[in-house]
Amino acid sequence: MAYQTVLEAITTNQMKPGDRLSEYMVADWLKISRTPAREALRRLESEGLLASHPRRGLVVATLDESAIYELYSAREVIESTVAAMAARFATDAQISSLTHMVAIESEMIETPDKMFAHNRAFHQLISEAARNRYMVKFLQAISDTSSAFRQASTLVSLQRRQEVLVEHRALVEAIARHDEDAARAAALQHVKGALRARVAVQRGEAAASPAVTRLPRPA
Amino acid sequence: MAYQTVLEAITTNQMKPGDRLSEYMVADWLKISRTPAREALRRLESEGLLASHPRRGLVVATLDESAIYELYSAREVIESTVAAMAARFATDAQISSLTHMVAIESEMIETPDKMFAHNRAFHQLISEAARNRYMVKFLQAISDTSSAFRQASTLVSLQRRQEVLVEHRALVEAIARHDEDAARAAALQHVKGALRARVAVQRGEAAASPAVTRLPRPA
DNA sequence: GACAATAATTTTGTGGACAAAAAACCTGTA
DNA sequence: TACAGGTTTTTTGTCCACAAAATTATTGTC
Repeated sequence: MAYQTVLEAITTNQMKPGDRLSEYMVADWLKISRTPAREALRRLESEGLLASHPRRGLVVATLDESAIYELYSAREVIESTVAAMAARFATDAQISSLTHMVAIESEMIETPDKMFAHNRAFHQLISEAARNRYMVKFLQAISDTSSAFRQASTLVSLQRRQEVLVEHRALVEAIARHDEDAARAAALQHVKGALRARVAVQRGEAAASPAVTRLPRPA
Repeated sequence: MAYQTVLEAITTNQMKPGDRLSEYMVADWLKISRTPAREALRRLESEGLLASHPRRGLVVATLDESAIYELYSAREVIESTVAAMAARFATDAQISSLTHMVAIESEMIETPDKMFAHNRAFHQLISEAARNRYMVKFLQAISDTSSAFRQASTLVSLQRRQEVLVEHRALVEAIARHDEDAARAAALQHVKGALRARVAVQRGEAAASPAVTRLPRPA
């Protein structure tokens, strides 16, 4: 589908933040007509990956420093609340699934791809256990925008993968005990760890690439 | 715009939960072509007012008991966090605007329409003060679905309007003092009050209308 | 050379046609 | 009557064409 393709183009940085996108151009590029292209753009926009910049049309959204801060603040709140809800409502079956998942997670420490998929499934399961479709939807929105901007996520580093393992274990243990506060705290740690890792990745990239890629645009 | 019209049809209960909607039907009804009708439906769907029910197409979403519970649980978390953030970041200008707003609010106690508009502006201002676009977006989503299902909102009752006045005052005072915890608590009270009022309205309606409007549909 | 008005081009909104998929319906058989 | 098969109708996805709006370029004037 068109949506997938454009999304991938953005996440893999083929399109840089600030680049303009018209229905026409997308349609032309994907060899489809404007109608599906239009829908894809609309959807990307509503998901926050594209921004309707006044007087410039649709552009690939930027995650500036304050946006990153806001994003992670929100994620702390949402994710820790979801964790607490999961601790409250998780069924025995869900708990044993989670326990199993963390148990086998250490086997994937060397294969980032598997770990990435596993990670998704893990958080998916916690979301289900939380039994609140709205909170889950918001969490989804956050992790979408979050991961959309750095394809490789933060799991590229071995050190980070090891940390994640520990954090996941703590979270599952809290949920298994139905300890809401502990679950909330564990999730908070997890998010803070993710932020630290992201900042580190960002720093690395900033060092590897030229300081300023484009001039500031006049008002 | 088509979106507005269809939305209104839903909120005013011209379309009852479970009713099917096809692009064709909407286009025909609004005397437009399918293209804009389609977009309106898509948007309503992404906002949760329409649900893509498997094997039945798009239907007007239902807010069953558990959904209401989940909605208000989420709203407690989001709204109280936003309030705390507002307490943290509000500028002096914003605080004086808020103070002014609660000051004149009592004058509208007799005119639900004005109060409704005022209420929107009030929460809008708090959202701005919170300085977190993601949390604000979520809060927006929640209050959209929340108000979409009961047009008159809960402000129809004079008693509720009086309560709201008190709650707003407490909230603004907390924000003015930059007291995050107090703001959080005040917002929590506000949401709980809203829930109580809604349940009361719902009860009243349930009593006034037949118990079962349609037979349960077989699996 | 700067600015304003106008012209050209791009971009988006909308309409209507066609095709493919899905759902509902009908009909014949056991 | 219950069910399988196929047919009709509905529904959605896609394309293309045209019109309106907006943006950019151009030209003339000061």
